[in-house]
Amino acid sequence: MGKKQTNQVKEITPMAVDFPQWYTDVISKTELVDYSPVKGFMVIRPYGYAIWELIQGAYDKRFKETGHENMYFPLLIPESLLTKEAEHVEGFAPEVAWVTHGGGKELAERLAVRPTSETIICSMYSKWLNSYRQLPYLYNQWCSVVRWEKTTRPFLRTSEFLWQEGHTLHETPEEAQEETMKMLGIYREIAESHLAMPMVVGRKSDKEKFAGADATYTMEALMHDGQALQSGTSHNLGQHFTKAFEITYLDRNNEQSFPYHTSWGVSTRLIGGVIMVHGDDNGLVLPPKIAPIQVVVIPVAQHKEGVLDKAWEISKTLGKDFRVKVDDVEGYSPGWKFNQWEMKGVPIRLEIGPRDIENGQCVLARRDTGEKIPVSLDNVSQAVADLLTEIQANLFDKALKMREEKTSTAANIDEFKKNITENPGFVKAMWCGERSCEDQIKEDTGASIRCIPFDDEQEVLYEGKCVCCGKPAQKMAYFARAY
RNA sequence: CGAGGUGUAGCGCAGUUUGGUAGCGCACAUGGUUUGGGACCAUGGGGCCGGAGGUUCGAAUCCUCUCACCUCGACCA
Repeated sequence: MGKKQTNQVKEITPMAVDFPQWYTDVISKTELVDYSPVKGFMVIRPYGYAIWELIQGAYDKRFKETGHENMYFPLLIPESLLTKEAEHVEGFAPEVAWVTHGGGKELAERLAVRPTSETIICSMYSKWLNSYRQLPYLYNQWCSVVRWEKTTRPFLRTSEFLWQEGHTLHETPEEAQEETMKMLGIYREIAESHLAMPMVVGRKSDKEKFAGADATYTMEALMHDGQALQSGTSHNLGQHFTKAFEITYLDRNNEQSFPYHTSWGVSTRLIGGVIMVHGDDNGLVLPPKIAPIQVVVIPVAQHKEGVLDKAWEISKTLGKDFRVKVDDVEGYSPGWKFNQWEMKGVPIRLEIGPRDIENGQCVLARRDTGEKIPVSLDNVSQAVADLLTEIQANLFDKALKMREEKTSTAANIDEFKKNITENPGFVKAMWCGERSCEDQIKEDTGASIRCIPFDDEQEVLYEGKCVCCGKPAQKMAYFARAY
């Protein structure tokens, strides 16, 4: 049959046709996730979970290097605890799942499935903390939380998601602020070095901040469709919770004091970010540092003498330094395998066939560019190492370039609307700080304030006039439509 | 909560108007020929037609009731 060969993966809807459909196709066809019997809850399949473990490992290492220890708190929180901090309850109440029965009997007090653990952790901290000598408290937990969401999408917004939540206590507001910023920095560092996702960082507006925080800081990434994704947040909680939970200790002056409190989290949402930042019409493109398989070896004409042996030999050599898989499944053509592993985002495909063996070489194919490179078998480890480094860097550069192309500035609302429609992405604009302007912009454009950058990345645009009301504005903010 | 839609094999669907043996494509299994960008032939397994009740000699198909999911709106952030 004269079937036309294309480089297109058939099962995946092209991005330009329907981006949400592209996303759904990619995550299901690559077997990252599946839908569970309970609406809004997803099953993370082995390939997806392997990515999470690599992300988790990178962050966990940095948390420990900066003095944090892991712990674990219960899934269920008594209602009386959840309601102790007023702003917090108000923020989370609508999306809490409740346990009302246990052992067949109705409970005297209903129990919340944790939407986040500030309250139960603080209730325990109040028992444990007595003296300034015990501070700072630097603890973290890896767990899942439940927030009853109305509309869900795998990884981006699900009713249950996996995350980590750090909860620290400090003697002074300065130390708490320093911790808050330090963790935001670590979030950004790993996101950029491992996930190859360039981040914009800054403070959230009061409207967007965490329920019960003094200040919320965030890192935001830009997706292929021009929408922003809040990718990690770090909160300075001040004394809101420590006072509500009566966490007191004897300070250096022999007086009872309330410590200062931070919390910070990243979640499986990061995986959604990786997919939407790096992916293309052929499927996933995984950065080497978080790719469960970094090199897939495809034997060509594997029934022929010596081919499989050579494939396994190469795999054994590379396996010392990299995550390698040999796809020796019978009954599928090499072309089918090429497409399959491309769809799954494996950074390097290594082809080895009779012709190569004769020439003492193999072929490396890059997922990010499609380029095929013949490499001598003597030198394959070094070539793979170099290529993985190059791919990792290239993905970051490409993502940064995409973000820059999708970032514009606006002097007034009309220009803002025009930009966000014609070239969806970040809009940098001056903001007077008034909630009314923030609301107006959201109503007119669908965009919210993603963050207000720190001083070192602040700019004065258009003589410092607010993009909405035209009054003098102190700060420039990043606006975007968001997930 | 309102409007509309869909439930048939693991997935995607046809069949329902006009009641009459449960179908197709993909996937899966077996054998053979293939193997450098999604090969082909042959054979085979797989179904309480979302659930309950009714009409009928006979129901995936008609009627009633229910459940689930999807889209849009409302609500909510």
